[in-house]
Amino acid sequence: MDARSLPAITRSSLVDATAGLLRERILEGVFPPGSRLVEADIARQLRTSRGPVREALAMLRAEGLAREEPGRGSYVSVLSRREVEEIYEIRAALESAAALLVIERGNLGEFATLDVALAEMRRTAKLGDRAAFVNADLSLHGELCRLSGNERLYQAWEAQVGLLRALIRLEITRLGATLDPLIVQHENLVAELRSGDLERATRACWALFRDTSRRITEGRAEDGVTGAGFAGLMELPPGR
Amino acid sequence: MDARSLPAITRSSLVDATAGLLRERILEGVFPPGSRLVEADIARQLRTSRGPVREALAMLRAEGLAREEPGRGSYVSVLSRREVEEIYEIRAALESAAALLVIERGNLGEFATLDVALAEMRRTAKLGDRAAFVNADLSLHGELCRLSGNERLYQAWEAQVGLLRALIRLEITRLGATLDPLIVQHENLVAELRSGDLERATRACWALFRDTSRRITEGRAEDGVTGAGFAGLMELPPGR
DNA sequence: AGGCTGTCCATTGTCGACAGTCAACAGCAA
DNA sequence: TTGCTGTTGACTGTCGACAATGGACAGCCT
Repeated sequence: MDARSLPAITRSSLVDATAGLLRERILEGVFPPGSRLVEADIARQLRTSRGPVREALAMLRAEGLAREEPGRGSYVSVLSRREVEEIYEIRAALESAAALLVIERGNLGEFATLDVALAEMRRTAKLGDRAAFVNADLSLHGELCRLSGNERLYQAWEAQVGLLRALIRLEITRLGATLDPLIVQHENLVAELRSGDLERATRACWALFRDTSRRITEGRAEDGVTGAGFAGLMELPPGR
Repeated sequence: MDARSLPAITRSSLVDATAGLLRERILEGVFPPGSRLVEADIARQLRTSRGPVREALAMLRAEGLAREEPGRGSYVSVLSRREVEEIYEIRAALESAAALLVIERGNLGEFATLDVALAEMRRTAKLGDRAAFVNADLSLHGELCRLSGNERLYQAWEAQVGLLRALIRLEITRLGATLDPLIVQHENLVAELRSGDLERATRACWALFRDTSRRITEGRAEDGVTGAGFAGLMELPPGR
């Protein structure tokens, strides 16, 4: 057989497929925040057994998209303001560390790959393609983490993508008509990273995430005290 | 029944118990790095079925204590130098963020709780009780993360405790007779945190973790290239 | 009525069995 | 001998069934 043939097909296990599907459904709003994820129901619908579903749910819980009430089962996460803040603080921790690692390495030219994502953000914003915009936003941050050269750091970031996708959508919804503030903010971040000044880069990271989390959590009456919190995931009519 | 009675017994599920046991065994060296963790064997020994064992193994993998070769099964992690570096970079990211959060809040007095751990480190070092010393070390860092006020950050740190415990032991082994360098290092860290200067605190964090990871990875010929890497976990004769 | 206890139902926790895979080995052809 | 192909075990992947649990509700006692 030819040396450079067939692109290594990976037999996606049932659990991966299940996790992917559930993730999708949750982000689509088919499973609204707070709704229960009953193992047997899901298994029946997917025509699998509960085993793979169980493991898939464990994955979603690890990602923060679902929660578990021990003995009661899993349900779609409902995030409180505080939790959203916490998530963004962790992002700030990871991404500012990534910035530090790149800057410390001394090759600021590497940040050039971030421009690609920036351009994509501008392009999709102009087109009004919000789904693509979310992807561009995510890819900018993902790229930064990848640039860190720390595989584990990148994986830690990647594990949050599902949650982040939902949160960015929410942020966009809050923003309303124009996405410009987001673009400006990211342009500024990249510029600060390029300065090569550690302190400025760190500050820029934290500032961006502080702003973002504020934007998302602002203007919702519900709070953690009520136990209800607010939906960290898009609210759509429960389909199916 | 009296209001303040019975201390809320939690029915530790089989999977938690299994995970705990395996974690212990791995750290004890009963399962040496690289050894396979066969579901059926473990289930038979624990007199449970493979289901809970499977989930326990998933937990260990999430913690970094075990790895999976899809379709082949799980085995005890063997860390390469680079991976140890990566782990410590992530610790630096998390803990310097924790420091930032505390300092930003402005109440430097909170760092006082770290003194307790420091004192414990000194005490146990003098006694030569290395197991207790490891715990004191861990509790200092755990306390810092807890002080951050970010529950998720603390959880992220906690998830690494198993791995860290193994790495600290390894570090101590490398150090040899005296633990003084470690104590001095931590005293210095706490002092820098207390300065309330963000940049100094950050630098101190990164410096400590850089030193630590260097100390651990130094002086081992094996490298990632060989695929073998070196044992991130204590190597003891397979007991039982 | 108010509170406690027993029962029922929906779901999760756990189990044992079978099917599917992978690596290693043996056997055959060149 | 060298390289390819079929076979064999040892495990993991998946399944369907049963046991255990927690919550809700009905009924009883006070």
